[in-house]
Amino acid sequence: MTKPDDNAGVAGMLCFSFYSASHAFTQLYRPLLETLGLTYPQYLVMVSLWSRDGQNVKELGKTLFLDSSTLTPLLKRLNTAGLITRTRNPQDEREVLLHLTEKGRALENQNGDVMQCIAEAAALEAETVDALRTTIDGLRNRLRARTK
Amino acid sequence: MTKPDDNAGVAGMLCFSFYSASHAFTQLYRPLLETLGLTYPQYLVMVSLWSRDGQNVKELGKTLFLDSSTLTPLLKRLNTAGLITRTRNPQDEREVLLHLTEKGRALENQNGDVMQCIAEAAALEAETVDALRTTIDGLRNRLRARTK
DNA sequence: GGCGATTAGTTTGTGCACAATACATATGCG
DNA sequence: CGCATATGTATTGTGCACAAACTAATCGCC
Repeated sequence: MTKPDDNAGVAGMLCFSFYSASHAFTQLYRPLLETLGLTYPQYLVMVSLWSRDGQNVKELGKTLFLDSSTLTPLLKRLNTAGLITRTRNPQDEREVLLHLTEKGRALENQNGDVMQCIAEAAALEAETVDALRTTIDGLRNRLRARTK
Repeated sequence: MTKPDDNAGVAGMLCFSFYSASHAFTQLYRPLLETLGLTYPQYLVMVSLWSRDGQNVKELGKTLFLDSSTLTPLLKRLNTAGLITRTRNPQDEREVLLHLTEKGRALENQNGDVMQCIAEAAALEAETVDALRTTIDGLRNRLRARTK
């Protein structure tokens, strides 16, 4: 597996399948999210906040597997765009709490169309998607376990 | 599929599985490739050249799904590192031909160890990997077909 | 209560990724 | 032949991703 020396080049490597598929998703999302004024990583943050508003940067980073040096500038841009607020937690001034603005919350209404476009392009049965997600998430967790 | 509004947040979205798994691969590769002085995208270029030396930027971009604005600076760094040469094709001065140096070719010897580490971490049977690659590459191609 | 250690976030610097633009070489067609 | 068009790279500007170094608040422990 993930073997380049079978003369297939990157085409035979599992990691490259993930690399290229991930980029392909981003590319497909780009024009859809452009109408919402979001990049793909910004969209992931908004999805997280739509699901759980008021979490802090640390928690968000844990669900997205991103650290604060990536999130801080991204969140500042969402803040500038008027989609979220960033306030220190009075109970613990180290934490920055993330809250959706009205505008940020309203954006969720347009999310259904986005998801439908993606689902159509993927052209997979619901059970196939679930099985695939389970397989990939398991792999990701094994890889992460080795990294630390 | 890829549905955030089932209250799972990004965890229920197939695209996020790819996004996070791809990052997990990169993170696992990082310390391994650091000993070779390569980043992960640079490694993909080297793998491609080990498989087919002397190709031009356009062809490389086609196999990696990257355009010249990404590849040009990356190839300059590989050139500076003494791993490849970049020369214009005398037959068509628009093309830049990429050739491995002796040092670049020699690096392939250390690739076996890298691949083994990754394979161990993935902990998947060879047939499972093949099936997964086929599924993912098919999905990627469908997504790309919709993008253009 | 005070002080070293931990924790949450920010900053800085490097390297991808990509849209848009620019530029130079090659090709085709009148 | 000459010029419009197409092709292959390079450049510029924005945003993500991450390591390393820094700041500030909190916690632990005496």
